[in-house]
Amino acid sequence: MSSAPAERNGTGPPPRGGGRDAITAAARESFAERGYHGTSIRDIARRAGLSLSALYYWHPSKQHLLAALIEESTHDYFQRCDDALRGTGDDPVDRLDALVRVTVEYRVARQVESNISTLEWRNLEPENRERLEGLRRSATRLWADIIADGVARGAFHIQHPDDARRAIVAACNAIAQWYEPGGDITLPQLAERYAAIALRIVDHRA
Amino acid sequence: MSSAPAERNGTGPPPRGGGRDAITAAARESFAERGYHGTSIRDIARRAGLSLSALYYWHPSKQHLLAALIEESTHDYFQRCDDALRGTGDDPVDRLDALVRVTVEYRVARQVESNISTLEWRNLEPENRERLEGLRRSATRLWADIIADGVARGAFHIQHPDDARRAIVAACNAIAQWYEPGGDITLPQLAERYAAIALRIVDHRA
DNA sequence: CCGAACTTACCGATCAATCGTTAAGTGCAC
DNA sequence: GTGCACTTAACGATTGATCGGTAAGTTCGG
Repeated sequence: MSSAPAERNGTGPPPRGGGRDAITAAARESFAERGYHGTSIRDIARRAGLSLSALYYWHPSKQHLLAALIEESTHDYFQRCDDALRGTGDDPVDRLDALVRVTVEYRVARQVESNISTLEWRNLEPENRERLEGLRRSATRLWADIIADGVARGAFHIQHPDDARRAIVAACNAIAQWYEPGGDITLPQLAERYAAIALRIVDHRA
Repeated sequence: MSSAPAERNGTGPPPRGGGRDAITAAARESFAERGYHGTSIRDIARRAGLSLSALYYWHPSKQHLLAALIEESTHDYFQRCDDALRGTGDDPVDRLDALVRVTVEYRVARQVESNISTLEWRNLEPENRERLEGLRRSATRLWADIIADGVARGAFHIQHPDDARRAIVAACNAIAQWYEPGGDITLPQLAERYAAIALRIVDHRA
């Protein structure tokens, strides 16, 4: 497969170190496959090749495992959005194009976390959910501001900007649910196509 | 809230009959709120105002409860699609318009079941899932055929019909996740707007 | 260069609580 | 007095979490 200390074959002492990453990866896969409540912490430990207790050595609870996963990937999305929009002028067409592209790329690059975030969001305990709800709202504002600006400047010709925004976001987000990494459609193609779809949704006319 | 024998208030004899409906309704609400694995059959029974075993008198298992729920609402969607398309000519513009409208209406009318179907689909046991997968595929074909016909007839001007289809379906399906029944946007308005969005996605030109 | 003190990274056993499911019994309508 | 619509009580299995223990690795005074 890959790097240094992998592949246990039964002989020799069990490997030390890397437990934290192994557990995080196992949790990610398990949550993605069976969902939060469908996954037991024993599933995760087994998958990581560690004991149940090792999980509690690295993480205080099952809930923390989910929250950390969602939180990290959400912040990653925001970082990507900021980076993309910072390198773009103030033309709403360019900005919408950039935001769609970065969203499509994110849904593919972090497909597993995307699906976990959308499907398991409701299983976050209130404390964790509330902490992230602010981020979610600013994501909505990111889209809404660009679309509103495009309408104001006469680049987009829609009566209902909120519906356009929801349609674009829903279409982009759904990519994580059907995209197959090994398929014959490449990421740049996909980004290109969805950017075009988004511009049609906001009724952009050149 | 509504019909005949509801609202227990502690006094009087326990109500007889209606147990089946009470359990189905309770399961629907519980699955919607906490998800399949997040819901215990004790939650459902408590909500229905019945004992745990009454649930097993009416349904053979928790899994059956979920499968029946999804199956019934999926068939309902197909019935509505058939009815709507039967009353429509062969113009792909009219047919896409009709299919979008019926889908939007369904997502609002059966909002709870819509969300359960999408979120809990993966928790169906293989036997149940396979039985429904055929329906799901024919839904995809319904959309794909209309769009392909529109492209062939020169009504829709898109290069990638699959992406358009996925975008439209994703946008319609997402309605169930954000729509608020008490809100200020009516169902006819919503259907109208989404029909317009869909026609823009397929690049319809009059 | 040594060994005591301490930390890191785990394991096995076990906890009370809850899970889905079942068996056996009860009250009421007809 | 029969059968439908339930109930109470219990089953073994599994759940998330905690316990004390321990083999390695690290630090550091002498």
